[in-house]
Amino acid sequence: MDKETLQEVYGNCACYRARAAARRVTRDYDEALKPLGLKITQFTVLASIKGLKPSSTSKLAKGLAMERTSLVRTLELMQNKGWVRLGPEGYRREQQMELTAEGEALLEQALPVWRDIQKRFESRVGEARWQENKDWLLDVAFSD
Amino acid sequence: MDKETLQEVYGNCACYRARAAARRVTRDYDEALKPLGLKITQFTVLASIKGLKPSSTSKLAKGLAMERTSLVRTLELMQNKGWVRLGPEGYRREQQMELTAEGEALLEQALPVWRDIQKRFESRVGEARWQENKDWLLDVAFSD
DNA sequence: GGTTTACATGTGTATATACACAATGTAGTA
DNA sequence: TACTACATTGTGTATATACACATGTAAACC
Repeated sequence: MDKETLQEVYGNCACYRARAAARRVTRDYDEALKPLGLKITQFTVLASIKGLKPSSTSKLAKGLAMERTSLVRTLELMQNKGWVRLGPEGYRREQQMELTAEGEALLEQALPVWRDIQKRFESRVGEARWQENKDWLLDVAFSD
Repeated sequence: MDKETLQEVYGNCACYRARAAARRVTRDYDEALKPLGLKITQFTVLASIKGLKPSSTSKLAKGLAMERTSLVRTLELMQNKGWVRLGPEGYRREQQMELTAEGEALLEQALPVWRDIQKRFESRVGEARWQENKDWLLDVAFSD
């Protein structure tokens, strides 16, 4: 195996690059949210439940491009912390979910923190570049 | 909290988008590598050790934009599988690492699989778009 | 009415990620 | 020599991710 071959791999791998970027951004956002005892993944779920009012965990998972079972584990945590409440089973065992008062309050607190770190991110990588590329990231996540 | 506010969050959050993209790409690459019993994260580490010959796990972690302790856990797994060997401690406890014969053989086997899934990824998201954006992902990961 | 099909959920297991903290090794310095 | 500063490593803990498998519910079809 020659050098060029290896260069080809770690100089191009889309998965490595996507993961490295996600790791870095996650560290930055988590650090900003730390004073609230909240992680960015949980913040995303909080905002999605509030905004989307999903009728099942399966649908929420699809909307977030997450594996359903991954989302379930996060929801468990958030229930234990008292931020989220799951409704009774409905059509085909569907379960709606909603934020508790504590969950709503936490989301309110977290919003300005999120705005700040998001702004810092956009400055760091270039606002124009971000506007050009943000939808492409969703393409990467969702396109067939 | 009004709808526009929530739209602002889940319609813009850089961390959500980066993570969603990374999750999707990881699922695709892992599925392709599954017949080899190898995951894309491990493949990346295999190729990096072979190509970079890092003089310490700390330096390898920096090079991959990973938290050092995250890399350590992956290296443990790879040692247990017999793909990687750690050298003796050197200057300030630095440890070099290298692939075993099994590790090298596995990397050889995995290369064509990686090429195939990488090609499929580039087709899916557009090769031109990928060429335009691939370096930006590294910027996101590494820039100050 | 029973079977098939599709959708929803939950659990066991493995891996990935990273913070907090502790321990070890080396160089410089008082 | 003792102390300080710094670099490297390892471990405990928590969370994130997802595959494999099992179970529950309802509609469609025979």
